[in-house]
Amino acid sequence: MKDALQQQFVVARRNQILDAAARVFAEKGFHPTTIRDIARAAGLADGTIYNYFDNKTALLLAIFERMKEAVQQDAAVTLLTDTTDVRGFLKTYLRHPLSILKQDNFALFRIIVSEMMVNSELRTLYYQQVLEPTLSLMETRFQQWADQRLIQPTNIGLTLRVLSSLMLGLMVQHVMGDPTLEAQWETLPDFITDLLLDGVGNEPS
Amino acid sequence: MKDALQQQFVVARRNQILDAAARVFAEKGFHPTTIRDIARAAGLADGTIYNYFDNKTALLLAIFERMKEAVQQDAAVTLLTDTTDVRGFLKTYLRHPLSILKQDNFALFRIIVSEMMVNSELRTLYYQQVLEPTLSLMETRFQQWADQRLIQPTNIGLTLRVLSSLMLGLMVQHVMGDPTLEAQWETLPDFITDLLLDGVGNEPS
Amino acid sequence: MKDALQQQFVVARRNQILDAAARVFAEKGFHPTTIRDIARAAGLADGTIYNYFDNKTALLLAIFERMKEAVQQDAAVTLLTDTTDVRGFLKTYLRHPLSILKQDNFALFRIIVSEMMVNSELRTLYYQQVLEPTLSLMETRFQQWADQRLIQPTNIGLTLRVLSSLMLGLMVQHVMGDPTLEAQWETLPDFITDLLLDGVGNEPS
Amino acid sequence: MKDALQQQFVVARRNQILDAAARVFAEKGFHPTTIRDIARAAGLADGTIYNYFDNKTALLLAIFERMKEAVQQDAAVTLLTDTTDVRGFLKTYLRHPLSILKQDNFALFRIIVSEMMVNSELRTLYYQQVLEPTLSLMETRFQQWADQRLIQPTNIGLTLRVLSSLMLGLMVQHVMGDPTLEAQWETLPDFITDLLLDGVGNEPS
DNA sequence: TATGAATGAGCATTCATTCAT
DNA sequence: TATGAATGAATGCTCATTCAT
Repeated sequence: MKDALQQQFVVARRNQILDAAARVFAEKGFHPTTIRDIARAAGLADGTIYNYFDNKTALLLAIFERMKEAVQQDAAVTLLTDTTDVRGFLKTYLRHPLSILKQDNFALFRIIVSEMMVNSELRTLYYQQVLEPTLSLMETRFQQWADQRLIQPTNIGLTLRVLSSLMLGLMVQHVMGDPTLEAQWETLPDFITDLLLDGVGNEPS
Repeated sequence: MKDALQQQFVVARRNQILDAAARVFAEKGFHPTTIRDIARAAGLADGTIYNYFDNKTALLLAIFERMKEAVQQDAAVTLLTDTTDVRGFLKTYLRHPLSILKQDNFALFRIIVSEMMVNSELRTLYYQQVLEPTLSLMETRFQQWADQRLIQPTNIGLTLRVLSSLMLGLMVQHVMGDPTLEAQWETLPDFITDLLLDGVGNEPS
Repeated sequence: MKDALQQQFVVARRNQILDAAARVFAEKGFHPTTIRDIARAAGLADGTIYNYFDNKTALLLAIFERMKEAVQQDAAVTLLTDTTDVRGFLKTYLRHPLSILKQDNFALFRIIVSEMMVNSELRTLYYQQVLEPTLSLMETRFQQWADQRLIQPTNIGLTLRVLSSLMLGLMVQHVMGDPTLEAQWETLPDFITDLLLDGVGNEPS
Repeated sequence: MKDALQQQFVVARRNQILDAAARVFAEKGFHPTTIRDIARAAGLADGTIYNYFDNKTALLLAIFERMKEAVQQDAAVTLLTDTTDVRGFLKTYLRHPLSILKQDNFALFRIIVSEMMVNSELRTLYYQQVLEPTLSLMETRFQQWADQRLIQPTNIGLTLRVLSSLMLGLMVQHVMGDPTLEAQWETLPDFITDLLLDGVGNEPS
């Protein structure tokens, strides 16, 4: 009983702290942000942070975790979709990763990528919990499509790496401030899907 | 006379320092690296670094500049190539950006991307001196191809953003340790070219 | 309740630090003194100093402030004195500024004057909080005396500047090591008063 | 021969350096000024300074020396004056010390006083080479006046300390920015003289 | 559990001075 | 004698983390 309430409270406090941390990280960046900044933003004392998180880095990892879960829950729905409409599926599915950059996440994403490049723990987290599961799931699906001759069966593994890299690259380039991407961000899922399926080359008739 | 020699000497010393800095940055990361680390690695005194560079960040910017110049000189040759062979051109051209990750640059690239996400000066440098010129050059070429009906004329601007994002994304995902990318890195220029031109969809006959 | 205790504690700690700082400043001078010196002298860690003062200069300002308050409280009593006895009043009143150089303040006064010459914040503090109020108070009194024909009414403003400059100059010259001043320091209030009122010229009878 | 020319050259170079140093000290203060600042201002290399002066402090001492000589040469003329006109002599003589604050010396004086408070070498220089000789000279003269009943013979030593302290104090208070002193600076020699000789007290008739 | 004072290691940067040329 | 590159000691200040209350 009491434990359950306790649990609830701990989760709430953790979220309170993470919300504050995400806000401040987004505003000032990871390294320039001090624990005190976060504590103040959360309305807590410095030391309290350490009752819930081991250190500053753990905060970033936890933020990443929350973000990941949100996106995955989002995508889970799409994955139940009808599987014969390749084009339709992709157009829907590709929306999810790109949606990360909506809201306030823009600045936060920068911080996370920045640290990911440099922090192996975060990198592994991304690789093992985001990229690999996604690739694995998609590989199955692409394989099915290939078996059904809905797509060409050439090197599906590499195709998926290209696709995932593309999504990551788009987000990175977007946060770098590319105005063209910014302007046409919403059209990208459709655009990429068509590009991926049809290419831009003109076949000799 | 004397000035020319001086100039030579200054350039040499700068390079000596940048080599050391690149080595240490690659090994320890940007923030964890101290000026003392770099000075030691260069066989110089701390203060000497500041006779050649304004501050720690200036070192990273200069390293980036050197890298950029190397790649651009590399690519310049390709750009003179025959322009009617779309597929051939792309297969050759796409090798250049990917070649950054050869040698020791692997770790260094991580550091630079990490800082680029967070340092607006570096970001602007990349955007204005690397991305924009490249996109602009390519846009002209793609437009010519479109006029010649060698490729489809649909939204060339966005197509190029997708292509450049893809290259960036591949590099980022590679340095994250993806073994599939690592293994097939050399085949990527061809693979991407074919993918871009032909797509993977199976056209109904 | 708790707040009041806290307040008390903070004041005590601040004084502990200021005492240490005053001691070390007096011994080594302002610039040669390091924060570490002060921390050691106070039995605290370096960082703790910064929990109570913004920077090294703030320490000096606070020391000055304490000194100022001590002297002003001292002088306040005298100012209530009977106002018709010009000679008596001056003889008493002039004791206060000179008393600064008693105790350990000797070396400290040097440090403060030194910085005051060079630090506009400290200079303004002295000018606005010490000199101006004093001059203003005295001007009223001198004016009353002049109205009562107790003193000659010629250029009271300048007379007071001369008097205040004299007090300052005496202290400066004293800390420079003049043995005559040192020996007759205690007689100065009387001596100056008589000099100011009577002059040293021999009137032709 | 050659030696004489050499000597000339050395003196010229030293003055060139001291001029530059005085200018920069006055502008930035003693501690904030770097040897490089001075070298640049003198149009020389850093190292060259050290061929003519031992260190930064030596520059300030030399500047002080030059200043002292200028004032003393100035005053020497007055000291030859007729000695029976007490009032006239003082009015003329007191002009000299106050004249130090004319020209650019204003800021430089601050720097020198500041260092004098803190540097015993400079302090001794002032005391032994400026104050003591002056006091000694004046003591003789005052004694003569006292013998001639031109002034009252009471404690001439202390009277002179008061007078010299007053001059010093006036200069210090002036550089602190007192506007009244600034405005009436030129009238001070006369004012002080009359004050010293006559006092401000009203004798009962 | 919350607090926030205390800690002290850590670091970029400056600058007086030296010395080989 | 002039140069100015090299030196490296020196220091104010920050901030993640601890821990007594």
